Amino acid sequence: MYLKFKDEVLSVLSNAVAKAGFEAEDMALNEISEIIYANIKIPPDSFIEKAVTAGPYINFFVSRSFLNETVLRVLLERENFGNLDNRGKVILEHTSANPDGPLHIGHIRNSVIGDTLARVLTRAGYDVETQYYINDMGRQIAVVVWGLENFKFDVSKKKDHAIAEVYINANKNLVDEKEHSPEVDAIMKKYETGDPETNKKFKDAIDTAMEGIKESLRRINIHHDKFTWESQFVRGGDVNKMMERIKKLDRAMIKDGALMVDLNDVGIQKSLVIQRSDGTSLYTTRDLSYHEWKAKQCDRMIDILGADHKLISSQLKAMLRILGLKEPEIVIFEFVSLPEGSMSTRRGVFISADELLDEVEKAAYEVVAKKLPEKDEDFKRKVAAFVSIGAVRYDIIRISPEKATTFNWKEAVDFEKQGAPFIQYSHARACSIIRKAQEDGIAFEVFDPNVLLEEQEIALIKKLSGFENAIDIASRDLKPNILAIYARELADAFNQFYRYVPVLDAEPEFRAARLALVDCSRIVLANALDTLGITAPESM
RNA sequence: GGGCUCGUGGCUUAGCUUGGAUAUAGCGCCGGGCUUCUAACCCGGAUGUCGAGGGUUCGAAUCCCUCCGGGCCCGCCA
Repeated sequence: MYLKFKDEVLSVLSNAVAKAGFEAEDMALNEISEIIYANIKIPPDSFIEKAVTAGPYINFFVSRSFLNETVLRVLLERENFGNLDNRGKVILEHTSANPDGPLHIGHIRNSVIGDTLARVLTRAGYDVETQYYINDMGRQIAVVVWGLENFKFDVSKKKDHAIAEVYINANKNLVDEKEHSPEVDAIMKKYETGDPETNKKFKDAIDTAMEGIKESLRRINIHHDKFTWESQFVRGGDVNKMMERIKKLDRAMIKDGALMVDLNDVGIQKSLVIQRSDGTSLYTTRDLSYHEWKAKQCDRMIDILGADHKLISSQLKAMLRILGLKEPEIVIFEFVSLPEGSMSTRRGVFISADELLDEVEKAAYEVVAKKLPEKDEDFKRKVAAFVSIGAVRYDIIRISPEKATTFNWKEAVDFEKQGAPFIQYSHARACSIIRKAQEDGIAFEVFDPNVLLEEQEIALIKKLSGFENAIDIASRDLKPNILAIYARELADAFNQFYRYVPVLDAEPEFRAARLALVDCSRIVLANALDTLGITAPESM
């Protein structure tokens, strides 16, 4: 029963003092520790009950009043427990996959990281707006538009998948018969000039693909507040203004008719092309305008980007800094590859998010049917749905974004590991106890938290108290996996309590306090799951 | 070739920013636990040169250097 102050002021202080003291006076760490210890004065009624020396360490123990306060606060704050008081508007951009096919398992790593961070930041107090940036001016969309005129659009398929089929066919054809390439160039040029007929074709193609993409996102509890089209910055003149502005910089240069900037002095060897020799803009130029536009509307900008954007995003940041504009905070996640190599929509080599969800849901259904054979069909389907979505989201978010992963079907459909279902199950257990208590008319509004003295009870309360800290760290460092780990540890603590401490069969005074603790667990498990975008079921 | 990044038991992984107590947890493996609130659970055990080597330090998984291995990037593409 001890609280580690590793991350807290006290231990940092004692450690620092100990180190400084050692260097200055050549004393042993243990002696320093003793001196500090001798001078510790704990005020009565504080959240620290006592301090104990252990060699070079000083351990502080939490007090009863801290534990009691935690329980009472959770019951008082309910679904708001864990909310922090940060302020400000955040625009968080995530997913932003090109609308040339369905989301694949690499894209949803972006989506899940982005959506979880949006939820974490919201809980941390920020006003969060999520955006999907639609790259409608790239060549790949022109290929889709050209493809729609030359290949069959399979109406029997989900729309984004049908678009992908057209896109793949078009690419194959463009490689085989090079003479069609100018047709695509012509489409691109027409779109850039704003030809109404071409505009409509692009809008139809993109809307079609986006309809399917949004459907997939909705399935995993993800929604975007705003969809921003890249072309609006070209049409609105922002991109031209940006190019004119950059032209005036000392570091700007014209090489073979193209406008470039030198970024050597900021550690980037590659010079950045801002404007093509034909006067048109590039992706990065439009991205500069997009960020300038976003910056005006918020206090913090956060972009979730794949590892292939590392160079381009550092160029973007450097450029914004040079222009005196606000820079985004960028969360880079590494690639999800297939055992046979990296994925490519263009080549048709990918596993779609839909396919993954279908397979995982199928596997989940089999597990449910085996574990709960007496339940009706509707129940089994519902459970399979939220368990599979939870499992997919949890499996993605538990891994640090900077870790590259290789997709594995066997692991993807494995429910035996301690993932989301484990946490959901713990929540359902807690709900079950509360439900039974209500059915039996057992009240627990009045209770004495001082009777919660069992080792498992104290461990559980301490774990409950850590939720705010988890939100704080996850939101500050933009590390959503912190929360995934916390949720699992909380479920772990609850299950140990559940196993060792009887609730409904306990003596009335213990029963009331323990029911309150179960209620606390239920609340915080639900809050943690909600922040992870995972359903907290009342039964499963 | 240059830049960035990752390397922790058989597998997956936490910790690394800010050096400190027996290196976190899961899967798998071995053994135990359902007449008791949902066993998708709980308990115990085995398994580690923290990629390698050097350096800094009283002390290194953590900081610095070199090397090895994997990934990503290096286009008037996005």
